[in-house]
Amino acid sequence: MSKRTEKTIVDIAEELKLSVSTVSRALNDNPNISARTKDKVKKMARKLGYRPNALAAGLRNNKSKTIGLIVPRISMFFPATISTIIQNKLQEYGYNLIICQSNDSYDQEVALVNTLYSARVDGLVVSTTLYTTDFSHFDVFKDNNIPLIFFDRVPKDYNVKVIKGDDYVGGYTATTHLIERGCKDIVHISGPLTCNLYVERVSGYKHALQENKLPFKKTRVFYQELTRDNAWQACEKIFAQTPYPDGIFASNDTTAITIMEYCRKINVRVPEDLKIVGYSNDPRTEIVTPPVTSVDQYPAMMGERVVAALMELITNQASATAPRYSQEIIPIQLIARESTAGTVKTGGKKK
Amino acid sequence: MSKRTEKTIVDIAEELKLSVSTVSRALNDNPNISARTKDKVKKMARKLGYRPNALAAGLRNNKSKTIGLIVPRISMFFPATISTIIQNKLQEYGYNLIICQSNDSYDQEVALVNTLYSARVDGLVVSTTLYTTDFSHFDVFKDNNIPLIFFDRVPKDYNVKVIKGDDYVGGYTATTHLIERGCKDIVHISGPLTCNLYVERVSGYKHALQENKLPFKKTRVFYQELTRDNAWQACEKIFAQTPYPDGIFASNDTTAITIMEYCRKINVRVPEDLKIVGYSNDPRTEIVTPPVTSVDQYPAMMGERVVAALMELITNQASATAPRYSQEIIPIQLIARESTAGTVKTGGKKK
DNA sequence: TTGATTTTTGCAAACGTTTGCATTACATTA
DNA sequence: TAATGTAATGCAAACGTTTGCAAAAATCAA
Repeated sequence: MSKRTEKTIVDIAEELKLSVSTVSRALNDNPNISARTKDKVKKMARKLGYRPNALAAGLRNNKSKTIGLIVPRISMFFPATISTIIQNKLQEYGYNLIICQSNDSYDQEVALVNTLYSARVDGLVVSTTLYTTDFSHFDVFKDNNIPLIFFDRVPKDYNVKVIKGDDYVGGYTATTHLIERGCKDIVHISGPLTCNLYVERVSGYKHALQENKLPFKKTRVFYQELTRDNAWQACEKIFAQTPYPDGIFASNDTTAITIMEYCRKINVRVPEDLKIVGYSNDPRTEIVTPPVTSVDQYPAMMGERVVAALMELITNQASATAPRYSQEIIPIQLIARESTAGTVKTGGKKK
Repeated sequence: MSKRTEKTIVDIAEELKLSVSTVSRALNDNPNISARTKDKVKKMARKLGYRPNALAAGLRNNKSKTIGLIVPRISMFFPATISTIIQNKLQEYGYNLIICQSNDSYDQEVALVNTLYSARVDGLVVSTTLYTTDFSHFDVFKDNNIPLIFFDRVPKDYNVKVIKGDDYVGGYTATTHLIERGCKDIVHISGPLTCNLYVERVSGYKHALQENKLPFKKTRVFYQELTRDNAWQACEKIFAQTPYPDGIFASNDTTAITIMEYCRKINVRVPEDLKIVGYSNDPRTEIVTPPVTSVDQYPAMMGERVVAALMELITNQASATAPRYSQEIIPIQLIARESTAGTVKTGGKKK
């Protein structure tokens, strides 16, 4: 309840008739402080209830032992999983993590970048907004040589450290899988093309079609934020007229699952009449009926790589030779489940 | 790339031949700085690429404009939703949020509390570990009169501001619902009793049984961490011998959903043979078949109340009269879905 | 005992702000 | 023009650390 309680190293010094510098060094286990003194100091610190002030230390050292993380939203499976990994991993290195969500708003992202810079984070990790195409708000970090890493949703044409999934291969693999299961008329529901990873998946989709001599039809591709509502609306368009598609490749699992619900409602059978592939391998894909085929992106691996790269950047911050940017690609894996089982009745023989 | 770039208010002052104090005040829109000067200062700040140093300001002001949040894990629906709300709401007030996860480890929780204190957060919001029964690590915050709020998983016998769900009523309502639907032999899968909210739900369960003259049997209650694996194992015990229960009240949705999967595997029909109620109203309850009845805890409301209470505490921090603690209870609502539809065949007539 | 090392400690500046108080500049009135 | 009041600015200390350098203390060798 007392007001002026905050003990500082000065208090410890006075109590022990030592200088503050000695106390500071003792607390930091500086090698040229005698073991006896260290002991005394630490005991007294405990006795007085001393709590280090990270702000003061940060100001002096010009480092905060804090990393900033900006993701679109932490309630989505993929960023949530990665955030968890990053946080737990960073803790091992003695770093704090400030997790922030941009809510897919460009303006919020800009604001967050600025406040995180003000907080003098020692590094920034970002998965951008769906709509971020101008990256100049990150320049502060680049210009001041503060470790900056993008993952998953990464910039195009902006030189920086990048760790991303293999989205082209993901799109290609998902589509090829549907084709192998006999699909001839495959709809693709993509995210907005302002986000480069969707561009890559679309191009994987396109390539797979070509390779199998299937036509690419503009009307069979939807570009939209991959929400439940949008998925439902897309379904209403898709199933408003015949012929129905026999396969759908959705660029996230929420969309895939919503499509399944719609199909149940209108009595389209999955996988018999329609096969569905999602993306991200959200655990929800396993609990719905039928379970949904999806593309695993190895979020744990990605998270670990992010932290590893971050630590590398922090360590080599001084050295001018160390490369500031590079691209690292995390593999994907298709997880086949019941939603793409069997072979479409109209389809040819299985390859 | 340059090394010594960081501009400070001193640089602005020199450039403009003003004193640092004037610059500081100008940037903070202090009323007794002329409009003309403010303008000049802000222009110059922009021109030089000045970025405020929150560490320095925080040190001087003894406030960081940052709030700490500790939750068991952000990948769970309930804490994730609340974290989102809290973060977005705090942003409106100009506060940063440091989201941390204890991973349900007491030791990690203690460590986090200490580092967050070191970071001199202006407030701390906590949902504790399943196993936190000693709360003395939070004393630092209480003793130094720093706003401290617990939500959902809150301490017992520790005087502090608390915002919790109505867990007693939740347990009572869920159980009563099952009884109304004709269940006579209801299993309850609870979390560990070290966490008080489960104690309350159990007592609600018990009360509902009593009220309906149904026996409370110890063998029908399981206390365990509510994970998928544990749920599966519990099922193996439950269905190892007859008679099977005709109702299960699970204290989270992961457990409820896993039970349903198990039932499908052993050909127990839900809801015909067995009715299931979960807890938290995780969106997953809607996408499984059949959809699972659950207890909504109004996470958005809870998040908003947390922030409101926090802001109140911060504002009244000085006033000695303002109450430091109190308990606020957020209502619950049962969302009936197909998993409890109809009436158990063996059961009496529906009320 | 002395001098030379080595180990341990202390001094004082610095990190970038904010703010109480003092001072200056300006405007107003008589 | 002088006196007065108000508006605008400046000085300097303070927030709690860390650290280069200097100084003191302890250890060792001769």
